[in-house]
Formats: sequence, C-alpha cells, structure tokens
Amino acid sequence: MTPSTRYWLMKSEPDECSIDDALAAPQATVAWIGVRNYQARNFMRDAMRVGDGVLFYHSSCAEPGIAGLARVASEPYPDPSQFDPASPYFDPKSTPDAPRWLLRDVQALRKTRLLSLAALRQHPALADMKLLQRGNRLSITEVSEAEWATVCQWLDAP
DNA sequence: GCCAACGTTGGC
DNA sequence: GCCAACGTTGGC
Repeated sequence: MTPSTRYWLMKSEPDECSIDDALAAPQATVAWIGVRNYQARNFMRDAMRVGDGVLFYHSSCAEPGIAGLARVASEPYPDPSQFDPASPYFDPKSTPDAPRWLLRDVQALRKTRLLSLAALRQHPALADMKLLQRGNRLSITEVSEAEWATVCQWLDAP
C-alpha cells in the first residue's frame, strides 16, 4: 500500500446501509461496522486519514456500482459490534482490552447517478482499478488519484 | 441458487 | 509451516 493513498472505494450492501441510509443518518455519518477482513481492517486502522475521499459502492444487489461520494470522517476506533453477542458481527475472540476490529466513521457527501460495475469495466481509464481486478473480494480498496479524477469527471459529464 | 475465487481454520 | 477442508464474498 502506498502511504500517499487518499482515495478509497468502500463496499456496502444497500440492504444494510445504502447511500440514502447514510445521507439520512445524523451528520450523514455512519460507523463502517462489520468489516472482518484483516487487509480491509488495516486500511481503516493504519492507512486512512480523515478527509480521504470515498467512493460509496453498492454490492450484493441488483445493480452493483458506485452510488455516491463520501469522506473518511473519524480516526480509527473499535467496532462495537464485535463485542455484541447478538450481532452477526460478534467475534468471541476479541476483547475490549485487545479489540481485533477497528473502523472509521464515513460521512456521505452526496448521492450520484449509479456508475454500474458493467460500466466501470468498460471505461479504459479504470482498467487497473483494484475493484475490477480478477477475483477481487476486498470490501475496501485503494483508488488512485487518476481513477478518482476519472470518476469525478464522469459524474460531472452530461 | 450457482459457483469461482479467495480467506481462514486447524490438524499434523 | 503446510495444506486440505471449510466458509464467505459477490456477480451473474
């Protein structure tokens, strides 16, 4: 991972938390709970900085794709769901003294028109996006400055 | 619901 | 540390 990464793509299942849900939350801010992959956790714990740009991506749904823009809105802190036995994200091996899963708050900035996964795949400038690489399943991936700019220009185009 | 791809677990 | 078995992700 490059220390200069300032842009991220974060997947959310819209049934759990859509861009509309995030925009409707207090301060349009949601805690990014439920990540249980170490690489994605490390991005949140170590690499992100407050203010980094986030592509808000809808996954596991009828129309997967980029659905909004957001920003990293907090320093890392323990994911409370790991301590809740009633939560599907409960982790019995984690303790408050040594929490295994850290998260960030994410503030939604705006909903965009949907840039579908199929459309993203057809854009030559996005061919190297981590999201689009074969076999990728990571729920948080790095986005280059050029990829970010391409997406923003695309969203501004008629 | 299928299944490819990948991550994690746990026996050895 | 290896690696088979199992579980999960996520598009289709």
